[in-house]
Amino acid sequence: MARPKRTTKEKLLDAAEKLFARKGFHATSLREITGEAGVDLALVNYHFGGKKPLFAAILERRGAVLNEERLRRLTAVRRAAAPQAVSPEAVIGAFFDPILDFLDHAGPGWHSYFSLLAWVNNSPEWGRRLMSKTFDATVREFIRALMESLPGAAPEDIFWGYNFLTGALTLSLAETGRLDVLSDGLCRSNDVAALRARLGPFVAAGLRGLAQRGARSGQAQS
Amino acid sequence: MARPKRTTKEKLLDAAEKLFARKGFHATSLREITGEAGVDLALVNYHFGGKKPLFAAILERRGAVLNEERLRRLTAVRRAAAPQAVSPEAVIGAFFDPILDFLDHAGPGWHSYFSLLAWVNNSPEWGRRLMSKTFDATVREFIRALMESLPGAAPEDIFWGYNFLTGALTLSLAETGRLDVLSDGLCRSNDVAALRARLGPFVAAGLRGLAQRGARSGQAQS
DNA sequence: ACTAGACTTCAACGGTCGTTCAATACAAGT
DNA sequence: ACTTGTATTGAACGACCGTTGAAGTCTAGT
Repeated sequence: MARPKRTTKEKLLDAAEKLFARKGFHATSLREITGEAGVDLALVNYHFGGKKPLFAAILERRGAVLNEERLRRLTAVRRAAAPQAVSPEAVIGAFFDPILDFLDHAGPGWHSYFSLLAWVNNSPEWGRRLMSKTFDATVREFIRALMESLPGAAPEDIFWGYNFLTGALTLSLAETGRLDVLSDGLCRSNDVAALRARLGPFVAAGLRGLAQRGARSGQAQS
Repeated sequence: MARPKRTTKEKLLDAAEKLFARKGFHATSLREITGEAGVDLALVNYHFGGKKPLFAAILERRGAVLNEERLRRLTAVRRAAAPQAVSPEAVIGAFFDPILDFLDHAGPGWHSYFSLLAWVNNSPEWGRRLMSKTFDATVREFIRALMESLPGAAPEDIFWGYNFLTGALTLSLAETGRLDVLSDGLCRSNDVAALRARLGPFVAAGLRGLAQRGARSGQAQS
């Protein structure tokens, strides 16, 4: 192998990431995970302390990388636009592009990771606390940037707009295959290029529409 | 009680709907469900034949009602606009409003049902087949209507646009509470009026933006 | 060579799961 | 009153779950 080696921890993280993404948390057993990873069952508890901590570790591993890259791009587009305010399209790009780039160029682990993120984002259980813990700081920074890029919009519209934005992203990353069925094969859920070409324009137009609606109905902030 | 009675089947459907929506399929046991419903454990298998068929029955029960109401409104807006083509806003309204109206005026069961829908929509497992079986026919009708309302748009843009649309809806129905946290209480996930005021404008603007993008890049259909 | 510590293996624990089945209760038809 | 079919009960089944602990292996440091 080209790589020097893969530690037991990494093997477990990779296998669990893949299986959790495919079947969810409760439907995946530790025996499946350790079987896929080729290690002993007890090693999950030795290295991570249990099933839930393993899940948390998966979320954090690539979450930290994603946050860093997102913030890096956000400051980049801000500097490029200075001293003028950055455009909503640029902010949205800084938010989406790291995901799309990782899907394009990085390994298949990122694919599983984003499917997993889509799963936990809509999971009604404890997973959301992990979600907040990992991503809230970065997300708040992006919401702030969106407000700056759309100074006419009410804060409520930005918050709700972010909600819609992340919902559209989430369902796309889940790759449900629904799109393939409904379009009779014309579109494919895993077509990153097609997603890249449309997701940004869609949500940018949506946010601008929301901002206009707020201004038109005269409920803009004082 | 005002209602004449509730059959065992209905008690089970209601209890399971509530618990599945809150914790997901695998994390909810039949013993919890029958306990909540106040009936014997074995009755699930007697009346429905198992846990999965129970889940399917939940999906179908209100799904049929929702489909009927959606199609009713779609034909209404089509007739109101005839002989001209219906606007995308009207199509989107016929798609969203039944959900929002049920949330407003119908019982709490609908609330659980839509949370459950959000859950199964992003569930990477067998649930999606049920989803397709229940909703695909109606959804195809709405996609056709969207194409008519945006004649300049490429079919691919409509399909992807529907994907984003339903993603935004799905995350909103899931009521993750994320919105409440991120906005420091300014917005509330369960504020149906706030959602109603923003979801339609957002996705309508997004779809129009997608259509313009397609036309601008010259890849519209011949 | 020996020891200390990190890592791995193996077998088993108690608990909960979905499902089954024989026995019982109930309601309606005759 | 008796029969028939539907509905309900209670107890139990085998399977699988996450977790644990004791024993074994491997790797450095001295």
